[in-house]
Amino acid sequence: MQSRTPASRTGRPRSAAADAAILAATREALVELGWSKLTLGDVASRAGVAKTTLYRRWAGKNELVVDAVAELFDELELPDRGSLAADVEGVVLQFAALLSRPEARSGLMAVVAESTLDEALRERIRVSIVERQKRLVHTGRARAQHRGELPPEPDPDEAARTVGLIFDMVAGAVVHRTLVSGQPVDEEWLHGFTRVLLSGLVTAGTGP
Amino acid sequence: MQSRTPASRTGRPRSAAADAAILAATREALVELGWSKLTLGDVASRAGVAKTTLYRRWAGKNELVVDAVAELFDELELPDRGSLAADVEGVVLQFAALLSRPEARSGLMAVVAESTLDEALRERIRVSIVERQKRLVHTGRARAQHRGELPPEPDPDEAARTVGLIFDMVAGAVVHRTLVSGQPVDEEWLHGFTRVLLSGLVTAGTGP
DNA sequence: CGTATTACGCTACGGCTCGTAGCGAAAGCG
DNA sequence: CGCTTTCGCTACGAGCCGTAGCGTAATACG
Repeated sequence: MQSRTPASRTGRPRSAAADAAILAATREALVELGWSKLTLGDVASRAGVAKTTLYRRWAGKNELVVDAVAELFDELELPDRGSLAADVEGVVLQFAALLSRPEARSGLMAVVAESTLDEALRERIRVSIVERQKRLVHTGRARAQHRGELPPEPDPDEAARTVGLIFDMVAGAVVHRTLVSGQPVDEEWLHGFTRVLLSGLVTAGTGP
Repeated sequence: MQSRTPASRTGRPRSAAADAAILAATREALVELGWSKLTLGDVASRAGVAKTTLYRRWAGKNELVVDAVAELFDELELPDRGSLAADVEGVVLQFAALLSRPEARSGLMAVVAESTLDEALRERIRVSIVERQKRLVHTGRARAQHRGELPPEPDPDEAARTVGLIFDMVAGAVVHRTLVSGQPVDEEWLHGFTRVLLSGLVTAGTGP
């Protein structure tokens, strides 16, 4: 999180409950107010803490929202559904469900927008959110290779690049569908996406 | 744009030059300040107009930035490069170049974030930005079908769905790569993406 | 148990931005 | 030349920001 505990052994410790209350209040405020109308004073009163307490832990709105949103991504899992196609559909559905929540929608896009002029914030997003999701792609890919559905990749650099590519294609498509195009990830879109991702545009005319 | 000219024939007409100056000043302020620190008073003084003039034309920051960003997408074109793969790479490169500009990065993501709680803004984005880009997918797809690279699709509904799917996959991947993952669309990524999009994950191991 | 140290809640403050109102001047239209 | 609308300017109350200062609460240490 935000707390750096390098050398502070003595004194009153920071309340962990306050941390949780503040992050929950931030998500609640994101749902009701959105990013631009969210004020730190409002978050503080929702959480039942003083505004100064909030400023002691986070530098500003950006950092606070990144942490509040990052917690949401801990819920993502990748159960083994038996095939690559089923695994892809599973993770897409989970990600789409996550992005259907207003706190994720407005929070995620807002901090990404802010990160364009803030290198530290971009790094914070990369560590807290991006890398946290990539592990799903890693395990799914490893499973598919173990099943023989995907060829093994001996070169670790090439493997990392491929994982990044797949991650951007899957997460990017879902994000763009739900947030930019503003349409739901229904079953029809889900199957179409999986078919194109696995078989490609050329070979996937109208499907099986 | 924002101007509704249903019935106003008499009186002093609005300055078209002021419109252009305001939108240009908005993009300039987006580059230097980003979304959150951009103030309408600053935009007004950059554009050389009074703040009140700005408020007479746009309801607020959101609507202004949507219009300012939408103009950027007019630059996108789709020259015929002879093959589907080349056309895809061409449009991806153009889109990536657009997203490398700070005014597009911060502006686009910010208004998308704001649109999660604002239905009117979402519709404005859909009309001004999303549909404006889909035409590229339409023409590219029609070209590929004419070349025989893609099978024809007689059902117009199914064709529209496919265009939407491809659009979300292409634009989404580029957006996610550049803004969320925060890495450049270099030649290696470009070729990998095109290969997976056209041939699929399964058939595209490490191929040519 | 007492003391040092840190976190906490509260209040108050200057500074900035917002969005609007009111005014006189300017610019087209008939 | 009048009518109408836009324009630039100034001013205003309201709200939020981020910080300072203070007294109090909670823990670690001796």
